[in-house]
Amino acid sequence: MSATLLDTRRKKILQAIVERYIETASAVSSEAVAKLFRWRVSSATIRNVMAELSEAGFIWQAHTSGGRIPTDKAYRYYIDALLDLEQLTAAERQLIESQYLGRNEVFDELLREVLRILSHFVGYTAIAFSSGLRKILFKKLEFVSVESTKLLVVLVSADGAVKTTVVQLPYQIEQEQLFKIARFLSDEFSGLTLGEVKERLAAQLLASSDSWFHLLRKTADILELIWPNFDKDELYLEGANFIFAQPEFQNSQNLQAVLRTFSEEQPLLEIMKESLEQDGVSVHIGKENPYQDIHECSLVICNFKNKNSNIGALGVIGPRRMSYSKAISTVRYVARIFSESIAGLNL
Amino acid sequence: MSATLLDTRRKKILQAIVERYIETASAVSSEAVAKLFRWRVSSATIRNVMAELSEAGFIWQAHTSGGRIPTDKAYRYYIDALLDLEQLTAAERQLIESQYLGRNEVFDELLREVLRILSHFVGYTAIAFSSGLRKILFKKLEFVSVESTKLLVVLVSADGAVKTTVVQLPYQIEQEQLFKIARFLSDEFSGLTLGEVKERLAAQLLASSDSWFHLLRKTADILELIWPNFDKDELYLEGANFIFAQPEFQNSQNLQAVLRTFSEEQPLLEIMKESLEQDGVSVHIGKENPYQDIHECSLVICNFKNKNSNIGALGVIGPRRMSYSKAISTVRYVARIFSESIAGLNL
DNA sequence: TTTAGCACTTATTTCCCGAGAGTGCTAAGG
DNA sequence: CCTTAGCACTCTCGGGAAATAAGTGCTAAA
Repeated sequence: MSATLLDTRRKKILQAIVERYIETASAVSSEAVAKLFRWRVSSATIRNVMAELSEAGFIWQAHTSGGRIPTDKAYRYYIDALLDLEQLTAAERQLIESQYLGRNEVFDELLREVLRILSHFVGYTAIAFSSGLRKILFKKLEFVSVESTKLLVVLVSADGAVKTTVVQLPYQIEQEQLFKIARFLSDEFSGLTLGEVKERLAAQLLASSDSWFHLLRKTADILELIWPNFDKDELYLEGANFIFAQPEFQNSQNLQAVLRTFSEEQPLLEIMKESLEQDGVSVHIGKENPYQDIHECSLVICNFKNKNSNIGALGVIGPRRMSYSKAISTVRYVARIFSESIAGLNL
Repeated sequence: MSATLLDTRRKKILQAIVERYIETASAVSSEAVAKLFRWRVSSATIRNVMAELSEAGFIWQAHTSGGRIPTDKAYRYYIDALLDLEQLTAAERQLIESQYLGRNEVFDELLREVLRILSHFVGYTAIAFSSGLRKILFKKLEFVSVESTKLLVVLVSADGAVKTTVVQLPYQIEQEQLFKIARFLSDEFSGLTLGEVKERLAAQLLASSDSWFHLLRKTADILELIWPNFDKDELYLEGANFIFAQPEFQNSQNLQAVLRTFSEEQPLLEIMKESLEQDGVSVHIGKENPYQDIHECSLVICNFKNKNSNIGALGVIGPRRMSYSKAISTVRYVARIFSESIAGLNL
């Protein structure tokens, strides 16, 4: 028997096992499957097939007299080959949108709101990250002087997102100079990514004539100062409590491992970052994740974009035994409406 | 025997029980106490006293052959009457300060940093809240136009704290007008609290002549728009994982209850808000808290201030069986240095 | 190829027992 | 009157033993 190509009957049985396990969280017996098929075949026949599926690594049993439990491989096969991706129904979309007022102008809060809704709708913990501004299209920078050497820097991107930060300058700069710098930047670099802005500025700095040098120098200094504040990837997390409801996390070992990952942030960021490379939903099942602590978890992640470029990702994290069908369709839908509403931020 | 006045021996025994229970997390036997007193009295004598303490509601036992466990009343008595408040040693203060660079200019991040240190130092979850800006001394407001009807509003307080928000205006306002409004506000209201600014503006609006009316109207409109964004109480929480280490939260019922409270936010905010009214550390023991879900927890909270007025509170939340001595002295110290460093934000 | 039947394996539950911990009470001693 | 030794009593905890239940693998027949 080929490992990846299963005949129809085997597919159906595997699917039944996976879905049943997702539903009940306990091992599935041959009898249970036979019942699902309305006894059109006997449990003995199912057992024969199950033995083959075990052989092929799709299912395993915790002990000889235990029922079968899907492996990561089974989930993977289930998602890639068996799952006919249902869309959300109109009613479900309606329900989500009715909760999503989206009349918030601040990116952070909007994202948090979306996650809260997503989390409640699917019943898993929702996570997201928004990437640093390296790839953001620059429109303009403005300065508001707070105190003599303390400066509020306002960055406006081409699509109208606003981000601010406060920096302490090493020396005082006159208001006049700041105006010049701001004007210079928006005249010269509008439309480029922030990364490009930095590069070009460095290039110009080398090639500049004396009269320009001073201004360029200061501009570069300031950019260097504010750069780390703008280029941070940020993690968002809502509905951590949903993880408690899952039976696999009643065991406090497992629970602690997951919660540790939540607070460490870095692992989740790494995983979600991958989603920036491609459009659409990606699923990370159990041990496919490189982090020991979430080997009992699956993630369903989808990028979101602002106009053209991917600027972050959102999704859910739950038990391996996740309701993938609902999770995938919901995450995809939510990512889409979120993309639309941040595109709407720039009116 | 009076309920609140215990003679010296009873005090000493109660203290021994409390401290021992805090240390070991398991019921304290008469023998254990006798040993602590180096057998200067027999365990039988201790038992007699214990029976009285039980009677008076200071201790209880989970079952007949179990040792004694302090009640909330015992902790309360311990804190109010028995605990001689040790200060942190110079070395401990040194340790805290060495980690606390405090070279961050943003209030939020500074607070988070402090909580992280506090949390690690005492080994409990650290929480804080910063009150809305109602009570903040106003210095100036500045506007940065983002798009035609989208405005970034920058609020600078008298002590140099900066807060920004983005609002969508119902109609377009010219740059010139915005300048005027900004100037008007800082000329007229600088040094008042934001609450007062609002009141005065309303008063002036009623009494104003026609030529002023237009400007005032618009100012009031904008203020009304940005008000909710500035007047939010915010919860901060660091080191949630420390709660897992405590044996009382190995039971996943208890753990879930606490974590639920963490994510609900409102209960913790309510409790901490009380601390705004008074200076210094307050302790909330177990069932003293009005929220069922944290009946297994104690909180140690201290206000912090910006110049004169209390603008928030910080502290720790841990098991009832908390090391109060260390918690109280550390929370007090950390609140103080935090107050100092935000006072330093306005240089 | 399918299926009924059955022996076999293993987890789960229940019950019991003994060891251990700690108390409350009593009676004796200062 | 206070302290203490001594002891019976209560309750928990851990470890078997036994009964029960779940589910499988195999065999042999249809």
